[in-house]
Amino acid sequence: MARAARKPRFERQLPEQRRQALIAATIECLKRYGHEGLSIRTISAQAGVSVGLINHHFPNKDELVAAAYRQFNAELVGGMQAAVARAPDSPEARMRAFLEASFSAPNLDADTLTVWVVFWGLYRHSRPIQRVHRETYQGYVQLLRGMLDELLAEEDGPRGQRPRRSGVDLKMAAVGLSALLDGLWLAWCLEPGTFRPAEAIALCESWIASLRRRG
Amino acid sequence: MARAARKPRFERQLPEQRRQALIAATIECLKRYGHEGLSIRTISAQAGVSVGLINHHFPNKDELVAAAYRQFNAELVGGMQAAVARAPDSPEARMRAFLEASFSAPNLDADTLTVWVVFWGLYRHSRPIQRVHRETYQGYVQLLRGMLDELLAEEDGPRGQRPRRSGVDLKMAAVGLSALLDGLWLAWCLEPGTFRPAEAIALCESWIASLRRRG
DNA sequence: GTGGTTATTGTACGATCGTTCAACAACACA
DNA sequence: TGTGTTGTTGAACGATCGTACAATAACCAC
Repeated sequence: MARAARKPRFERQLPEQRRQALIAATIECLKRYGHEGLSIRTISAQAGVSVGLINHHFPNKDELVAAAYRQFNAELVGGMQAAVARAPDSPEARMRAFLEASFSAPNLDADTLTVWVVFWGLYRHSRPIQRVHRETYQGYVQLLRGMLDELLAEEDGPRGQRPRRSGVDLKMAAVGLSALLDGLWLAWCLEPGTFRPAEAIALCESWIASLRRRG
Repeated sequence: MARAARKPRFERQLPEQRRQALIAATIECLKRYGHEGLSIRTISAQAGVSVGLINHHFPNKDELVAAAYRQFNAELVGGMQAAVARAPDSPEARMRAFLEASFSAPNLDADTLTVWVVFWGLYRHSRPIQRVHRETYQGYVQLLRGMLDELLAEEDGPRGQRPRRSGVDLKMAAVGLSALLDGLWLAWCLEPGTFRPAEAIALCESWIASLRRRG
């Protein structure tokens, strides 16, 4: 009898590949179902594996969620950094690229907000989430801070030898820009019809312009 | 034998009082434990009643949570409205009172953010939450919009007969102020040490000032 | 082929979830 | 003091949760 080409019931994968697939499934479940998507059974079904596999690749659910948080953050922040790196080599162009990346997909997306909110909700009571937050968020802060610095250094001449003026105002101006960014992003995700992304960018740029005038 | 003064095992209360107590317990649990505090047993323990009582006063858990959301919103928005009403009768003073209420307790509080985040997480998938959100949030929006209107009407003379100039910019300026408010509030709650509430108020007022210059 | 490694499966377990409901008791009123 | 109303209790139910673990089988090395 000719041997039937038996299809394997499952495919073994390298641990790193499987881990990535499970992390991707976790994020996908969060996008679709929010906090209720954070169950071992929902995630394993999304990944197309059995319930037991997750605990083979992750010590427990918290660590899987933290890994998903790291991946989610890294993708967004990495996308921003890449957009800035692709931009023409002037502080203005780099800042413009940053703003355009901030106010376009995948950043500007209701699903992204959904995922964010779930992680925020976990933040205060989950140590792994706090740890990942510290690891990744400072990358974003440094990116924004660095761009502001080089943008304002222009006022100080070729190499910024002179000390910066009015340090307090400058710090608060940066705080304000960051808040304006977050607030506009939040408002758009909650109610996309209210204004267009280009209008949000214009608001941020006019803030920066007033910043440079006073800088 | 002298009759011992038997203490009642529990006290009956009017349905409305008990409902309020259960709602208050729900909010308290959310402040303390976040999303994990949203369980019938946690809430009933916090309220000092048995598990069964909640379903006697509320048809199900979702309705209790929605009622808690309504109460939570009403308290915050009501506090803002009251602060504005207490202020001297000038648009500037009213706006200042609004900002001061925005950047002080109970609004400016990490626990408040915790509760907010949980409700946000429920928003997309819970009809009752969406309904309550529409009911209460527009009260806040109208308050802010009304104050901006009367503040900018001054530029147009005694009774604002003249049509407003540059409507698009004005709409976006209001959007920007709202975003700045929310973003600063969020940033302070997440990291209270970064700046002082008075500095946030100053940022908002300088935004309004630039708004009036261009208005 | 054969054997060994280990990724994968799926059942089982104890805990906790929201909800139900019959029994109880507090309080008002006759 | 007796009686009716109903706010309240607490056990019980089925569902679902995260995790553990023995059995299975895919795939590689030889």
